[in-house]
Amino acid sequence: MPRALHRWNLDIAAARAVQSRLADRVETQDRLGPVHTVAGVDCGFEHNGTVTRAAIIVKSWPGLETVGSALARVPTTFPYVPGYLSFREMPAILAAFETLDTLPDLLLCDGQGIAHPRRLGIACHLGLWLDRPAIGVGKSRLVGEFDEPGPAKGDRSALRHNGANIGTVLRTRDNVRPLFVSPGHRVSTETATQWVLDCATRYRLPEPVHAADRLASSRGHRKPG
DNA sequence: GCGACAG
DNA sequence: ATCTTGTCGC
Repeated sequence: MPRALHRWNLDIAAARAVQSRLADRVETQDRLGPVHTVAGVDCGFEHNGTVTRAAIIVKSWPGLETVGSALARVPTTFPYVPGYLSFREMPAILAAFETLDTLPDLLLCDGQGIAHPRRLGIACHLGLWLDRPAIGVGKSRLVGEFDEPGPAKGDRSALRHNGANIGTVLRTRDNVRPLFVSPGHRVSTETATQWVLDCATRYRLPEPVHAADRLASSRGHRKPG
C-alpha cells in the first residue's frame, strides 16, 4: 500500500475527482475468501477535533470473540464535509491498519459504502485501498430513498438512488432505528445485509463495529458501572 | 435560490 | 463527531 505516495489533504474539487475515478473500480459482486475474521472500523475525535482517533477491532468468525485490535491517533487535516468523509478519516484508519500484522477477512466500516452521491463512500475507499471485502454500515442516511422497514429485527427495505439499488435499510433489533447497509467492495448488497444481520447480536450496531466504536470514542474509556 | 447533508 | 445524567419505554 503506497501510503507515503498519497496526500489526503486535497481540496474538494480534487477529492471529488478521485472519488469519480475510484468508483469504477468498486466491485459489487461477491468475491470473498473464507471468512475467519471480521473487523469493525470506526473513528472518534479528540482535542476539539484536531486529532482523529481510529479504532479497529478484529473478531473471530463464527464466535465473535475479540482476537485483535488497533488504535491510532493522527492530526486531523480535512474538515467534515458530507460526501467526503474518507478524506477526513482514512489517514488515521490506515495508520491503525499498519499496526495489524494480518488483514481481517472482512471489514465492517462505520459509514456508507456505495450509498454515496458518487458511489464511493468510505467503505468503498477503504476496501479498494486494502483490496479487502468491505461493507458500509451507516447509522443514518446520506443519499437515497426508501420505505420505512418493519419494526422487527431482520425487517428491511431497499435503499435506492437515481434508479439504482444502493443498499438496504436494515432493522438490527426490534424497535430501534434501522441501519443503512451498502456494499463497500467485493461484497453484494444481499451478502452485505446478511453479514450485518449475522453480526448483530446484542446491539443496534453489529458487534465488531460496536466494539470499535467504543474504542474510538472517548466515552468508551469511562469506568463501568 | 432552497433544502439536504455519513461522521 | 463532541459536550453530558437521569429517565422513560420496550
